[in-house]
Amino acid sequence: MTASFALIDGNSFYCSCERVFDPKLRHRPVIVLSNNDGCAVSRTGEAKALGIKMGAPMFKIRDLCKREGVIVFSSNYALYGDMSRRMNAVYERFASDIEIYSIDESFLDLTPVAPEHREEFGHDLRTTVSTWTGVPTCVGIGPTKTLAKLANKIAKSTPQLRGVCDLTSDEARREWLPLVALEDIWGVGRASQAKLWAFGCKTAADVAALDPRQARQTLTVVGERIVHELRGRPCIDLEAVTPTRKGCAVTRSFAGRVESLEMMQEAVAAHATRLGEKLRHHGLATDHVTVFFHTSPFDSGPSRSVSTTVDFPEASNDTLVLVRAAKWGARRIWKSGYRYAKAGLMTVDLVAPALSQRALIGALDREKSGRLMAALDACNQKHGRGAVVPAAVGIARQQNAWITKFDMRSPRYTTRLNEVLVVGNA
DNA sequence: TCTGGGGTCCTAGGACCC
DNA sequence: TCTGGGGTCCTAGGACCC
Repeated sequence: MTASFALIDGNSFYCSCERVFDPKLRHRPVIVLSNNDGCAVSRTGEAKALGIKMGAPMFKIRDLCKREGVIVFSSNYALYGDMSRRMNAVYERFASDIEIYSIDESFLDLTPVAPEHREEFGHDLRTTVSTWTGVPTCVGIGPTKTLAKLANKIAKSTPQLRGVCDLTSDEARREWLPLVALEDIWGVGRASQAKLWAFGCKTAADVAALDPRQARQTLTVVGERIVHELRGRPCIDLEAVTPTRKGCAVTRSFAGRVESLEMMQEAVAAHATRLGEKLRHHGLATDHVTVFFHTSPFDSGPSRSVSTTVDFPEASNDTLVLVRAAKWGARRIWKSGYRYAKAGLMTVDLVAPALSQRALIGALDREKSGRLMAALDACNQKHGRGAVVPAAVGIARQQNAWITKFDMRSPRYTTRLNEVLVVGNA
């Protein structure tokens, strides 16, 4: 049986989630901002038509938004994550193997569906998702994941396809690939684009026609895979089971600038708290954490970028251990006289706590730590993230310069009882 | 005043070993 | 003038993704 994949994703996903809960947003230009209300990361068609580019900094488009009546939201990840889960629950009914590729994209294994029924399958799928969740989608179908992604791009930009593009047949690929620009190929970024251009490639059809060995020479194995995949020969499998993650990071820009060690330590302590939550949520631990902070490349003052790695005697995911390490690391690399714009914590080489090497001396009381962390997580789950934090995070100063901005966030309609929609008068 | 955050994979090159 | 030949492992950095 020849392999077949479908890629389904939400149209202007974050904006569409906002629209589900506020019909007044329909047919209006809407954008959703990145963390810290920095840049536009999701735009409806109406907003794109006004010339708002992906990643446009808010301070540069503020006037335009005001003038044109663009509705602006901060990111509401609790809402988008929950909508994403609902959409995937729908996909589960349509395919036995699915790969959740990102918050708004999933691959479905379409191999069992007969080729002549695949397009119809795509239409059924997006109609059901729209009816059950309210989110509009597009579906791309092809014999490889790269072609399914490509088909999805075509479906997005070609209204007469009504949201579904099927590149199963050779004829369909001969028709469409010459119309797809290099930048729309999955895995081809700016650098590869320039190299392909030098080879005379202008479209996906040109890339498919390249000699795979030549592609490997200039673009490594990644390039060779792309050529094969564009020709319909699968090199990238569906990953139905999510692989264990390899690293974990918590990094944030500050709403203002941080100029004191005390405030920097509060910021990294807050990041350490979040890192602990993430590690425990994934059932993982680490025996080191890298602390970094730097000034902004956009500021005119003196610039500085530093990092340090703090090792633990044994792997841990205890918030208190992480907070201590973060503060210690921050002090070690601290230097005054700079206006720091961003700080973060990163770890790699995550391990399952049970498998990790135990330290012989100075070992933590694991059972005690586990119970305390479980209680902490349960409490924050019930009362909202940040309800209980280590004292080092500095509750009294939480409104300070390092805090991240979310000034225009919509209610968390689906995950907070006190924020659900209320119909009629109270 | 204000420019996101969090991942993965690949390669080159150095350190080290026999 | 001559100055081995591989292996492996680790790290930093590039490229790309959403």
